[in-house]
Amino acid sequence: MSRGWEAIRADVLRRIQAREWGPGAAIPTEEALCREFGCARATVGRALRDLAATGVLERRRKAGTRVALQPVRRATLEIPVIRQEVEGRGQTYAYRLLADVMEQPPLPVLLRLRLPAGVALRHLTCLHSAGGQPFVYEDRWLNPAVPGGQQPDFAAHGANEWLVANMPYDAGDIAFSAAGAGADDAAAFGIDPGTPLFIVERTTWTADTAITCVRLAYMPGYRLRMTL
Amino acid sequence: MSRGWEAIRADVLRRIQAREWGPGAAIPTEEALCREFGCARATVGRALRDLAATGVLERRRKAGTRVALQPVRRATLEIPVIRQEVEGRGQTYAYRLLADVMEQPPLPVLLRLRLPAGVALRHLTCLHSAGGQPFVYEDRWLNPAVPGGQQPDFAAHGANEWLVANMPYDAGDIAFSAAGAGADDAAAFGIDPGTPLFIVERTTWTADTAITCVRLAYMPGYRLRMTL
DNA sequence: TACACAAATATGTCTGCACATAATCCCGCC
DNA sequence: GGCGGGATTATGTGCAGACATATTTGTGTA
Repeated sequence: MSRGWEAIRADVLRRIQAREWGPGAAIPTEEALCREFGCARATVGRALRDLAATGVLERRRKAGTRVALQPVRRATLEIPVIRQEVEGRGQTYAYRLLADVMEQPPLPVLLRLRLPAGVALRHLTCLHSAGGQPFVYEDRWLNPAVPGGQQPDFAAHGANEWLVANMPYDAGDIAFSAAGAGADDAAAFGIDPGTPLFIVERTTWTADTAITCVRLAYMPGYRLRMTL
Repeated sequence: MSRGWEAIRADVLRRIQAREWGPGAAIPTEEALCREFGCARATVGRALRDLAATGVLERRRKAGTRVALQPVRRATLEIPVIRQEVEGRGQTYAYRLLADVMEQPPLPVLLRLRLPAGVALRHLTCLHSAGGQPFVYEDRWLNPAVPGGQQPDFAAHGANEWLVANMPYDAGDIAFSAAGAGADDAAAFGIDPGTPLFIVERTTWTADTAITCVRLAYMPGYRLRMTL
């Protein structure tokens, strides 16, 4: 065994996987473990905290540390910027703005952004392509009332890239789903309406102000991969 | 400001969002910051380490700490056990085993599990339902050569629940996609073939041994939500 | 000029100690 | 027996100092 808190983490994980400490069972206290490993309590604590963060252990004050009854599989998804995703595949990226108008959004968008009825938002649609083929069709509603004032035109660069570079980010949510291609999607990709598409919907907030609400339709057959 | 390393993390994050420290810029050293905050270096380090873990900062020895040029949005997905997902919605969960046979898997499954041609795997199909309605159609290939010997029958409980409770877990990957319902899917859900479905595919390994490869087809309209 | 090596430096980790905090446990009381 | 409240206890956080490690940077040499 090498050394350090990572070694302790590895050893604890090994014992859990070997069922030495079964699911739901309490493991020794930090004090007992640091006596066993011959290190400071902080070092054991670091290892156990890390295992708790990945869902392997559950810790509670006074109650002690126990093996998670139901090892939650947590996966971290790195949400890609489309340009980088395309270029990471070795394909050439291209971006084309299809429309940029002010209009009243449909009700679902208003609800998601928690805005009153009647307001007009900036409505952008654009197409990201990879190696000449349509890759993602983007349909975005942008709140013009966001701080920072001046909003650029997005003819050259994608709105997302402008946002990540210029807007402080607070919170948001993402949803994945499948949907049949609508008329717009079908036109953008040159496919039949109803073709199953992978859909990503994102809403972004900064301090109670809705920034943007975007729907990304990926090309047919797209797979989003994550590693555990 | 309250106190503790979380307060420091919040303050650093605030300055980044306020563009006090712009993207790509180096921020003061731990030493400088702990002088400013009037705390120990370990405390500042904890805050900065956490921000680095979430992708806001990038840290390198000697080079120092700088604001991530491209703030990677990392989202953590807690992969739900289907039973819990259903019960969490307040619906009654039901599980039904549709088939359980040994057979040779199709080539894509063999490739994903890195198994030689000709081997037979246990092939399970089952249906999870929520509130009496079909919820997920599961198509699973299970390696019978996994250690632990005896494999139970899955008539009563889902294979996934048996696995998480009995198999040590090492690594795996997940992919999300959209696909039109095949004949099996259509029959399971009582829908037309070709209806867009949200598909999750998972492969699980333990120490170079493939355990299982599963395809989950979710009911039409299903949305997988994550929080950033 | 180009390259190898050494000094400088910021982060990474560990120790040992202290106190804070939240549960649980247990004892006494009704 | 049931219940409330304080003692107990394991984890959470903090501090000051030390050494380890990875890079960078500057220097000297071929």
